[in-house]
Order: sequence, then C-alpha cells, then structure tokens
Amino acid sequence: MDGPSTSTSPGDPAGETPFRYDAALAARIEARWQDRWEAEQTFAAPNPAGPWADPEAVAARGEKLFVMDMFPYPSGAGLHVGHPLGYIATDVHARYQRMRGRNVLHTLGYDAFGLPAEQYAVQTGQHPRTTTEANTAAMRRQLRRLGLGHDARRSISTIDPEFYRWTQWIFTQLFDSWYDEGALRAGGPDEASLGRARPIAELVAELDAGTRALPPRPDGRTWAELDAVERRRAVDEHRLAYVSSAPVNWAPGLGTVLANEEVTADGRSERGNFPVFKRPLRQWMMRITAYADRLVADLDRLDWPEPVKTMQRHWIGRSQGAVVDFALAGPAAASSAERLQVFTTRPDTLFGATFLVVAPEHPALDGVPAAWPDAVPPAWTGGAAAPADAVAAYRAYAAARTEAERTDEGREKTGVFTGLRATNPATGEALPVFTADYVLSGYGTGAIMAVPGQDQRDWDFAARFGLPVVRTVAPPEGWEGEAWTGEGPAVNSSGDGISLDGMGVDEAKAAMTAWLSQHGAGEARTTYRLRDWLFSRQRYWGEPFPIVYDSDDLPHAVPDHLLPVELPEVPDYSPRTFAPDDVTSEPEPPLARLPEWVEVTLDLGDGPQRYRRETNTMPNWAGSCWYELRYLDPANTTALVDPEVEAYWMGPRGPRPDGQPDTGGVDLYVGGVEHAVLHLLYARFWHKVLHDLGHVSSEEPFRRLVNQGYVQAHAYTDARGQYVAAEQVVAVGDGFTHEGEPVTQEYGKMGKSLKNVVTPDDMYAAFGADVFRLYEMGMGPLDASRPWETRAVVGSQRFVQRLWRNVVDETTGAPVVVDQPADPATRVLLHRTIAAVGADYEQLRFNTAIARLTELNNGLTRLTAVPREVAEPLVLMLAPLAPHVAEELWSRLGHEGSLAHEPFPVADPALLVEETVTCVVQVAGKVRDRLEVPADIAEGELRERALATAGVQRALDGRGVRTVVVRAPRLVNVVPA
RNA sequence: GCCCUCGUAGCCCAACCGGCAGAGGCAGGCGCCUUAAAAGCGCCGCAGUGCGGGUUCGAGUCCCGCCGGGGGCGCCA
Repeated sequence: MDGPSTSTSPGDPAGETPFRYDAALAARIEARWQDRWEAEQTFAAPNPAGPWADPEAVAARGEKLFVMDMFPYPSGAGLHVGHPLGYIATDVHARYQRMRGRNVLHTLGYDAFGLPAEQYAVQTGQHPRTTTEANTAAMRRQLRRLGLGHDARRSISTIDPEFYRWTQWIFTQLFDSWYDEGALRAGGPDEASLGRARPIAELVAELDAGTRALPPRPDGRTWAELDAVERRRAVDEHRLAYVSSAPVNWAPGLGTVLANEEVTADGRSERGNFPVFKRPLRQWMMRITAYADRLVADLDRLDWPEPVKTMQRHWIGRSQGAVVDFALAGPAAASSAERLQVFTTRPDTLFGATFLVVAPEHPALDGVPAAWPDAVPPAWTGGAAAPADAVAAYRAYAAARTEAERTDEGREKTGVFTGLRATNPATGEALPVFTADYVLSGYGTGAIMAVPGQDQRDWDFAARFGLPVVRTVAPPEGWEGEAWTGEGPAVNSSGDGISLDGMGVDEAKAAMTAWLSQHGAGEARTTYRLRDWLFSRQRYWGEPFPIVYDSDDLPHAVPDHLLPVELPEVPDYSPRTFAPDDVTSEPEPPLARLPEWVEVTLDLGDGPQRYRRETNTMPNWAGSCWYELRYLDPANTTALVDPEVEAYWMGPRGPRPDGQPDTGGVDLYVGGVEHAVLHLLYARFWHKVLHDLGHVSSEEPFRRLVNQGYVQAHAYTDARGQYVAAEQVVAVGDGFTHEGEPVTQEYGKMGKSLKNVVTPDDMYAAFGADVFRLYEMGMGPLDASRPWETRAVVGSQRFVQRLWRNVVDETTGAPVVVDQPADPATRVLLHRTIAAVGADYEQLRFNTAIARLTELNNGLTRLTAVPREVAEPLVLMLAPLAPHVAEELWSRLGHEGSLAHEPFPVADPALLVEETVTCVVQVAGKVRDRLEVPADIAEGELRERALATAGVQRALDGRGVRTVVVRAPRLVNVVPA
C-alpha cells in the first residue's frame, strides 16, 4: 500500500505525520477503495435465473434482501447535502445486512423523462437528451464519490430505449386488459376475493359466446347486432388504458393536461404554478378506480409509515352510502330522463331532503321545461325568461371558473332553479331541482339530495334561496347552530311503511337503505373520491405511446416485436404554450409536428395498412411505476423480468406477524414523503395489474417503506430582506452578521434562492466521504428532519481521526495494535457495544449506533495500547457507516480481501450478563438511596436491604410503610403509609 | 375547518414494556502539549422534558384539554 508521499496535511506543514487522517488522505483512500470495489464487482448480487443466472452463487449466500431508494431525477441544479441522506441510509443497511450474510440487491437508477428536464433543456437551448445525460453523468460521479455499495450492472435509466421498451410493453398490457369485477382472485386476505384484470381477448370471447352481455346501450342493441367497428368501440370502453373525452385538467401556461394528483388544492399546476381549467378533451386514461378497493384494503398489509397510509386512504376516499332514485315529475316528463339518481352517505336523512342539486355538467339539464312553472320566486330564476336560458347562463358562468374558484369554501353559494321537479320516494313530495357548482360532476352521480337540516352546505344554499328545512336528526339540547351533522335520534322520519323515528344514525341508515332496495328506489353504494388517472401529456420528453389509429380512428397496440416505439428527433421540442388564462386554447403535442413519423404503414396481422401514431407522450410517473422490477433482471430481452427472478427477490413470504398473507415486494424502500400519493399509488396500481395478469408473484411493489427526513438549513436576510450567502455569515453574540451588517436568521429548504446550499462536493473536499456519511447519519434518526450545520461536521472527523490513531501510527502508517488480550472491562465494553450496535443497525437507528461506536473508541483512546481483539471488531462494526476507512484499517491490520462480506461481530452472551447492578431505592417515587446488589438477588432480600438504607429511613422519618414495590434487581419503591 | 406528526440542556439528539432524565456530537468553560497555534489531548452537564389537568407506588413515556413547529386534505354529498 503506497503512502502519501507528496502532499502533507494542513496541520502538518513539516511533513512529520504523513499518515494523519485528513481530507487529503481520506480522498486517496476513498478513491482507491472505490476503484477496487468496482474492479472486483464487490457488490454484484447473483440471480437465481434469467440472463445472469448463477444459482450456485445464490445458494452460497444467505437469505435475499432487496433494498431500494426512490431514484433521483437528474436535474441541472445538482445535488446538495440533503439529497444523499436516504442513499447513505440504505447503503449502511445494505452493507450491514451483507455482513450478516444476506444476498443483498442494492442499486440506483435515474428517472430522467419529464417536464423539468424538458424545461431545463428549453432554457439552455439544448436537446433534452443532451442535458439529461450530462446531468445523469454528473450525478453518477457525485454519488460514486460517496462510496455507495451499489450493483452498478443493475442501474437503469428511464430514457434508455431498452428500458422504456418495457414501459411501453406494460402499457400495451393495460390496453389489452379489462377489469372483471366478478372474477375470483387468488391470494389476498380473503379466500374468495373478487375482481381482477383479465386479457381483453377473454372478454371478446365471452361476448361472442353469449356468456356475457354488454351493459345496456341507449340504442338497445346487443353485441350480436353491432358491426365490427361498434364492437371495437364497445370493447374499448372496458380497457384499463382507454381514451376518454371527460373533463380534464388543462394548463394552457404549461401547454399540457395534468393528472388530478398534479393539481394543487388551489387549482394550479404543481409544476410552474399555472392556472388549471377543467376542459373536456380526448385523452388517455388509466382505470385506477377499478383498483380503488384493493388499494385501500391492502394498505393494511404494508409496513409503511402511518401518515402515508392515511394520505392514501384519504386520497382514495372510500365512502359508503346509497344511491336514491327520484322520479322526475310534472312538465319535465318531456325530457329524456325519467329519474334522477343521487348519491348520499346519509340515506337516513331522506325525509329531510327538501330539494335536489345537480352539477352544472349534469346531462339532466339538457331536458329542462320550456317555461317556468307558476309562482316561481324571482330569486330562483337568475332573471332568465325560461329555464333553458337560466341553465345555459349558469353553465357558462360555471365553465369560466377555475376549479379553485368553484371550490373556494368561503364563497357564497350560487345556483339556479332548473324548472324540474322530482319526487322524494319517502315522502312523495315533489322537490325543486337546482343546479349549483357546489355539486361536482365527477363525484358520486353528480347529483345530491339536499338536506339542509343535516348538512351545512345545503343549509347555506337553502338560506340563500328560501328553501325549507326539516330536521330529521334531533340536535342536542340547547343547539343554536345551523345544520346538525352529529349523532342523535331520528325525528320527522315516518312515511310509507317505514319509520326511523328514535333510531340512531347507523341503525336508521341501514333501515332506510333496506327500504329503498325493497321499493326499487335505491340501493347501497360505495363510491370513491379517486378518479381515473389522466395518462397523456402534450409534451416531447416522455415515452411515446405504443398506439396507432386505423382509418376508423380505432386505437391498436403496437405489437411486441415492434417495441420500443422510439422517441423521434424533432426540430422543435418545446410544447406550444398559451397565455396561462387562455381557456379556449387546445393542446398541441410536439410529436404531431412530424407527419413522416405520425403516418406509418404497419402490418398488424391483416396486411400492410396505413396508420396514424398517437402523438401524446406518457407522464413522467410511467417509468417509476415499475422500475423496481427491472433492477431485478435488467439484461433480460425476452421479458421485463424472469418470473423466477421476480419470485426470488420480491415474492411473498410466510404470513405477516398479524397473521395476514404477505404481499411480497421490496424489503426496504426509502424516500421522501412527498411521493405519498403520486408515485406510490401509481406504482401499486401497475404492480397489481401485472400481478393479476400473472407477470409477477408479488401483490405489492414495496412491502416496507421508510420516509427519510429533510436536511434543512439556516438562511439569512439583510436589512432589505435580501438573502445573503449563508457561508459568509458569522454569529456575533445573540445575533448574526454578514460583512459586518446585522442579518436575520431564517430556516428552510436548501436552495439557490435562499443562498444556503452546501454540496456533497464541498464536504468531500473538506472532510472526505466517510466523515460526511458519519455526520449525515449521526445527526438524528433517519425519519427526522434536521438542520445542516457545517461547523459540526468536525465532530465526525475527530471520531475517525481518533479511531485511525488507535489503530495506525500517524508517522509510519504501521498498525499500532497489540496482540495482548484486552482487559476485562474493555472486553465487556466491546461486547456490550457489539450487542447494542447490532440492534441499532437492525432498526435503522444509525445515530445511536454511531454514539455507541464513539463511546467504545473513546474508551480505547484511554488505554496505553489497543488490543487487536477490540480494534478488529470495532473496524468491522464501523464498516457499514464509513466503509473506506474501515477497509483501509482492515487492510493495514493485515487482511487481504475486502471486509464487505466479513461476518459482522457477534457478542458473547456471557459478557453481557452483569454480576452486580445498581438498585435504585425510591420513597414515594423519589430516589432516596442506591444499592450495589448481585444481579440475581431475591426479591425478599432486596426489600429488606432497601428498607434498611439510611436514605429510606431518613425519608420515612418515622412514618409506617404501606407497600413496597420491588422490581428486582433494579428498583425498589417504598410507599409510606 | 378536519386529519397526521413533532416539542427533552444554548443547538442537534439519547433514554427498550411506564422504573436513576444523559449515550454521542456541536458550541462553551478549565487545563495540557506547543515559540505560537489547531480540525491535537484531557477534564467539566442542576434541562426535570411546551402549558394545564388526569391515571399510577412511580409519567419524558399512557389518557384528556390547550399552545407552538412541520405536513396532508379541502363544498367529495
């Protein structure tokens, strides 16, 4: 091993200690080991089958472990010290488990398609591929310098055609599938779970055979009576990936449509903060709603942070209630609809429904009466001469509002009478039907029964329009508020063969639902807040759809052998954007500007035909929906993953601790909580589809999820409120100054705009990667956010330096450990440390593991000579956290190979047993004395000795003793009379 | 408005099933080494756990109500 010959450390200008562990020496050690790991493929994980099949190597290792990070987006901004936090944590876990003998799969890919990459490219005037690949290369270099023990062979990039070939293939699987609600599903918590995806060909076969019928059509025709094109259109409505013309989120300022999940609560785009409008546009959708129930239910079988589960449950928003049919009455009989169906979670309040409200987009509004009925209050008509005029005016008003304006809660209710009346099935009363934008077209049936007595929104509307209120749940004594939404006995709720009066809410709901079913006026219904996933984007930098349209405008999947559909070069990759508030603009995908690409001749089985390619691209979530599977078998050219390989790394195991069947999935997935509903919900959905279709054995992609906290940093503003460079700020007394001027301390995310960025490269240069890793892991628990403090990093450096000096001579680089046995106290300390550190690693408590290792190391510092029997296990225990310096010391201690696969030290149980312990003697819960007692002391004896102590006698001061609580051998509590 | 989280020493954090509030680090103080210095060495810990109640022999830990920080949802019938 060649020593550093040319450079000397800053603290050693004379060059007398060339082997002092400083940043320069760390840099040389780290580079050397990184090269060696790469050359020796130290972290390559063998596969049991597939192109890399090496079953003997698999058999030679222990149980498998699949560890993953949420892969990075290679942005142009580069990394700051917050980004690697999770990567270091998974690396420590993976390295520890590798030393425990596990066959560990850990790698990292790049999520490189998407809007920000495209925007960055547009800004810099370069092709997105150029900037994205440069950013990826820069990030790879920064992360390699960190010493992550990844299997580099398995790294993927979503923009690689060999990768997105399979993204497109999965899309064709979704396109070629439908969800059969009635099909039996194997596995799952219940033996006879129903509902799974099936190939669309099976649906066609069943329709052909007559064993399944289409849902009733408006024209009343059956499958057999349809022509070929009509049949295709009917089938297309069942696909999991389908084209829809429903209202979608259109952001003119971005030039693209967005998924619900990408629109913020105030109705703007998450990217760019542009206004978003609801527009009916022809778009690709994913039928994620078919999986709503399973996506909720299976959360119970995942080891995920409770907040993430809660967010997903909330987002899916399962609510149980009933649909109720109201017959349309009077002049409206002319309209096409005969009845109006509403959804309610409170069927028990039906007797209190005094009017109905439909969304402005509701189809019933197409058939309103020609004239107002007699005696219509002027306030209801909106000043219009006839219902059709009033409705048209209101629809125009609603359409011009953004989602945010429509759903602003503080706003006064608006609406207009439709001229329609509908009969309450319980009371027989004809109720007026209004349209109002507080009712949403996409939820439930787009129509509600308004019960002002039990719903504040309805109360507000009723108050505005002078509508009656009937309370059907008695509010508590002295209630002076408006709508009462709580518990109470039902009142005013008797009618045709039913009385709910006196029942509690739950009982009344059940009784009313049963009555509705019996009378054909409604039934129980579960609805979800979750909507289908809008999957197309009018963007360049994404996966092209593997779809072509024929001369009848019917979509066809591009066959497997023609995948991937490569993203073509375009003269201009910028999307066409519009004024942010230009509601009437139409999306224009960049790919549509390439007629020679769009028009294509293909043979899809019936001879060469002309087809037109789909010109939308996929959203940037597509690649992250399944990338974990490709890590398993990245070289496989015949399948996205070999089934045996998938079963090995991700397949279900035995029952969970709670007795439910295991879902399978990645053993540990670490990432930020910001992906709680987007990526994690989409990925679960695709995984379940692949599971249903038999491509994967696991039911879920990620069995265990941990959210890492954020690294935040102080930022400073001057008197004008401008941010100043945080690194130049000095603490003065109670405050801070920048170039002598006082500044104000703030706290927030690290970023250019706050001028408080610290990069990993800064840390490598000043301390080296190992010290940086130790500092990041030592700051606190993985899931806690913590403030970055560069000046505190020196603590981690001192630790490594002390360890280095305990093992190596700073002048010669030779080991200084002795082969004499350790003294008993040191040996006991070592074994207690081994036990504690092992437990800490198991539970990802790296901060406390570091504390224990520091404690042991400090203990060795006090010895005149460090025994090898302590130094070696200490080096091994430190290896997951600070792998380079550990390898270096291991090597200087005389070992040939890497320690990456050395067994982790095991504590000697005999040395963990304490012979004597300190017993705390309390009186009335306050510590009054202490006793050194044998660890196995009998309860009775301990009681006697405790009562005899001076402290107890003094505290009792003559009082008697009521009871004595003895928790041998550690505690006695004397309770005075 | 509802839901989820977190409040321990100047700062970051430990404290297992309720059982001595302190493992580790930063900063600070004292001393050592040094001509001088430090990213060197050694030593130094009275904060009763945000506030107020409660349960218990005993509460940082469990329960209730507030206060403060962070996050999610948002007219979803």
